[in-house]
Amino acid sequence: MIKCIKCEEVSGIAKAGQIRGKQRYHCKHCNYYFTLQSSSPDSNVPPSSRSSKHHATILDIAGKLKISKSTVSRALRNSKEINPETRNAVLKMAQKLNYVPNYFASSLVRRKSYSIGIVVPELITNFFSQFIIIAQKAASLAGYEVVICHSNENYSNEMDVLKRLFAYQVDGILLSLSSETKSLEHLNVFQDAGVPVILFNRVKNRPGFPKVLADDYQGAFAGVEHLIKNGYRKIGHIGGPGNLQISKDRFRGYRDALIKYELEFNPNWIVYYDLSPLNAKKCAQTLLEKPTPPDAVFAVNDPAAIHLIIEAKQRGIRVGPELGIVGFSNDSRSEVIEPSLTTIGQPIEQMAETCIHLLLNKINDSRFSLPATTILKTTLIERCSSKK
Amino acid sequence: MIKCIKCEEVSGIAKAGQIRGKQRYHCKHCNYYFTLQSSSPDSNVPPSSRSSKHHATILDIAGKLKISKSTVSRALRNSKEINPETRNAVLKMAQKLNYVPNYFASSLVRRKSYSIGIVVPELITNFFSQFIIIAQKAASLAGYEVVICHSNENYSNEMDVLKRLFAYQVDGILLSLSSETKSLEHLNVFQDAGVPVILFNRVKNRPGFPKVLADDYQGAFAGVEHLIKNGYRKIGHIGGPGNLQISKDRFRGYRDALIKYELEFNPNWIVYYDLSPLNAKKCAQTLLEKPTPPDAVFAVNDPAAIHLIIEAKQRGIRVGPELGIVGFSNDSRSEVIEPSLTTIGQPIEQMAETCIHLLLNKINDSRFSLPATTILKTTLIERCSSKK
DNA sequence: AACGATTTCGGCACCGTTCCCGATTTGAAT
DNA sequence: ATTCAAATCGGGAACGGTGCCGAAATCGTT
Repeated sequence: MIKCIKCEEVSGIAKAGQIRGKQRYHCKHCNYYFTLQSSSPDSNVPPSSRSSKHHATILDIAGKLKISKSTVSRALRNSKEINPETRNAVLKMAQKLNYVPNYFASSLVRRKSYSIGIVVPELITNFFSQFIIIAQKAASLAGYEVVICHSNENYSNEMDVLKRLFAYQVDGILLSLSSETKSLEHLNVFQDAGVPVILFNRVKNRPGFPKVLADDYQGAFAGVEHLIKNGYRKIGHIGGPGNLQISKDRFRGYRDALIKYELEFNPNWIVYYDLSPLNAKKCAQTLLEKPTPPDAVFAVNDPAAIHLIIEAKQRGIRVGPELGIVGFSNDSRSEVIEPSLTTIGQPIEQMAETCIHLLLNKINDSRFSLPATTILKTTLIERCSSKK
Repeated sequence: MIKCIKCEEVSGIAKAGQIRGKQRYHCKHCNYYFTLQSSSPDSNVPPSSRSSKHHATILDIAGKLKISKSTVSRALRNSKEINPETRNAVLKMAQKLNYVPNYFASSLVRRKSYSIGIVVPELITNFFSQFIIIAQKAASLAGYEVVICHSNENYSNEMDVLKRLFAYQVDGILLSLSSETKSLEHLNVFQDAGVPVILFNRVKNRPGFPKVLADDYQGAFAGVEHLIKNGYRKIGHIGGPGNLQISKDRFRGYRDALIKYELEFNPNWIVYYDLSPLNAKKCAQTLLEKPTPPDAVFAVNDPAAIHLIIEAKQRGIRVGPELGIVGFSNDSRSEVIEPSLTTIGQPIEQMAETCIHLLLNKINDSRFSLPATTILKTTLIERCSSKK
């Protein structure tokens, strides 16, 4: 039987909703609402982490200084319209009280999160890791936080993380598409909300989405040209997923180099790699088991090239003399594998900084018009896998 | 001369602060405040990105449904205390209006950010990349965002990012210390605020900071024991920075294995690696140039071991037969280098999941007591660099 | 039908800032 | 001293939710 904790009546007590999981009661005699105090020993411990200390707010500063919170806010942010003395006093008091501004309150009223989202397809190869490092540094210099997400080369993951980033109200997005992504409709929500999205590296040709990328065509062309100049003639290709622009451009570079030097273009020497680790091995095998295999291969990226080196070595094929190989992206393993892998280096740092600067420009001035495409130079890194 | 835009007087006009960068004026005749409309053509374009569409709020939903916003809030979150019908109606309307909850408003009032910070010293080796991937997945399953920062092995960077994370009001921190970090005082602010911090991998023995790490001692012991069993006798060591627990533990494992098998412990066979890329090469050189070099080396991590392999190969030393090498951490390069590197694999996945689960438990219940130390098993990955 | 028990809802104050509006203080010139 | 321009500040309404309090509506019982 429940007893009213005020008038101590036992009849006329009705349940009235719940509070923080506890049953609430109502006494009709004294018209009083109450919950039963649990008799557990830790009843004085607040259930949530309310125990954490109170953070100093601008109101605390204002109180101590006997000024208004508007003035404090001004002192903390607007350099103008404030007496330098007041300003210093506020700054000193803020320091003294360990004042830390509340991003949530600020972001709520300013409708800006001061954070940008970066979505990458993977973090295994070091291209994206390095990209993130540079991008994060550049962003934080401008006072922006970076939220990093990865799609794991999966379209539905990509949609999920973008949804989360949208809910998080990032001010902009840097996106490198997953190998599965075929449509950009999941980006409409950002377009509608006026949140700028820049595609990088793994892009798609769609109007309205600016792109920052390496010169994949030129890089591939240079890689294949390098093979040709080193005396290889039957040059094959491990291509990437057909829906990625990167695959198409690198393929075009490969093909055009063959055309320029009037070499045989043999579809039998081309296999396609879906970017999954298992598939890399299979691609290498398929290529090497051809009745008349190529004497050189340009691979769409280093993982494919590396697996090709491994497979070739296992079959006793001497990589270099018997099989020239050129990769793309300068993976950390490419320097260490034997023979070391000739590859195309991407301007990661430049790419990351360009992305951030373009994005921040757009964020800070919606009238800023983003260049549709920014293409950055690649460099041929000559190593041993392409020497006869 | 300024003219009042209301009474059109030209005298008695005084400056009165600024608004959004524009000068504000005050007319004493009609007691009216105003700013001058710029005559630029785009004067109707709001300066900030106000042009972005209005996001639907719970108030919009409430208005359409003619119910109160409390009810909407309840329907959206509390499963209890709400009529299923109302709830469904709200959910449907939310869908229809493309309602996205505002994290900032929610976090502001609930004093929780629903995000955790992960601070790692680097992102070049793939240990931390993989850790992040797993951790992020586990966190997002629980509805938490992850903010990733890296210190670049630099103490002052580490302090900076932690300060940023604190201002960001993360609900918890996962931290792997930089190689320079000697004190944990920069974590006091989190302790004071009741924000749990869990150290992982790169830890320090300090009361109050729970740790999650691989069994470095055991892993090192097993690695050295493996070398001994393979016939190596003069076993050297490339140690890590002395202030890291990880270095000490791996060193202890190395030493104790020597002791157990009654082998010579020769300080001349030990060099110390500060984790910087350049230093790795120098360590390898120093070790190989000793008058009586060791016949095997246990390295504190794979980068050191890899550089040792490279240096040894350059000097014509046959790695394996002449020089046994065991690394630690199973870097992606270790499988590919020739000879492939025997190394100690860390339970990355388990470590990441343990970290997240412990942290979330603590966040959700401040009374949850975190285990001071969680140690996870390592595995010896035998490859060719340790075979005679 | 009348009453009490339950469920469900509306109102409102708050979270910590920003920013607009108006007022007050200051300073310089009559 | 008086006047008026300029500099500086205070008050208060948002921002979009959450959750407490009290009340109304609904339900079951006698």
